[in-house]
Amino acid sequence: MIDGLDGRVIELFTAEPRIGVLEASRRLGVARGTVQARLDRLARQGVIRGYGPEIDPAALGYGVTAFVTLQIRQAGGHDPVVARLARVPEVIELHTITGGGDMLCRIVARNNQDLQRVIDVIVDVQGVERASSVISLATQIPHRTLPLVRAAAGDGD
Amino acid sequence: MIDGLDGRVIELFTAEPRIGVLEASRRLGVARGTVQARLDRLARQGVIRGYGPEIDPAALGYGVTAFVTLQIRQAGGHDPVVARLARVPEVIELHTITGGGDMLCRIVARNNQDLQRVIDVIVDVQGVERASSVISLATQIPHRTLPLVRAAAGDGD
DNA sequence: CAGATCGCTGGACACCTTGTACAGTCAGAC
DNA sequence: GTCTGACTGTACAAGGTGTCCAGCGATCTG
Repeated sequence: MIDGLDGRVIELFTAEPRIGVLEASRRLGVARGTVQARLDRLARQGVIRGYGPEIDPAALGYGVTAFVTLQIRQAGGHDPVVARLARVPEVIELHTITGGGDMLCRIVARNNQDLQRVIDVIVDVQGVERASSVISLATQIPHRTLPLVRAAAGDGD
Repeated sequence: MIDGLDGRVIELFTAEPRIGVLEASRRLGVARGTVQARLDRLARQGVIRGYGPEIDPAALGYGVTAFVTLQIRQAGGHDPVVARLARVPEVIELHTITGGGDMLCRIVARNNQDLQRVIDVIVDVQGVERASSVISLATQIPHRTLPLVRAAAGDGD
């Protein structure tokens, strides 16, 4: 899927996103066209999804993260619930998970009191039967993909 | 914290990360220097953490995502466990959560069989007593922060 | 083996963006 | 009234980007 050079390209752009293709080619010791071709291919394959700015909710004042497991009422299915949860800005991520029609969502709030409000909003969503939440006390490993890239690039994968 | 223009800047760069400051200023109807100043400030405040390429694990062959709740043995504390889990490339994220010394981690695997292997690796980590996992069947809302940005920009926040 | 294909190299070109600076304008604060 | 801060519009040098092309070595194929 990706080779060693792909891995190094991704690694370099992850470490220093602003360097540009030309500087990257110098650092990697390959021609500029090569780096460009690799980036094009990686984007085409969907490996690189985009270069959007990463927003830190904490810096926006949303310092509390929690994971909420939802019990969904069977009747009506998931979709209406998803649509309603999508309208809650504090819902950062939402997954359907294994186990009796449940969902897992990641939410943020300004503080613990605000978290109560957000959870109430979610519980009030039509179709949600129960919600049980765990609060993230600390993020030991922030979202990362680099080791995965290295693993994928390392294997002849 | 951030105002309406900040919100529009973030929104625009999220939608089209490659446009550049000049084009952004044209679209937003403000001077280039203004956009530049806003971006600088947002980066300084930590709101914009960076512009690294977003990697899609699925495109790398890791199509399965799961959330694993870990029971940690009290003796020794979390840190050694964190250090060991950090060495597992499939561990994408790790949080300390509320409730008797537990942790929640997000992992990926190539398929369900591979997931078994990854979970075994995690359970084998010294200090991990038990692991219970839920598999993500579908991602209803992929990680997003835009609504939050809008909410923060909307309030006089 | 000859021929074709593919990816990489290294160079070239026009075009455009960036970084930076500066004077002018305007609104709000003191 | 005056000061401060933010935005505007402009300018300039420096450098990167998109694009194209010829050449080269490795690999595959008949």
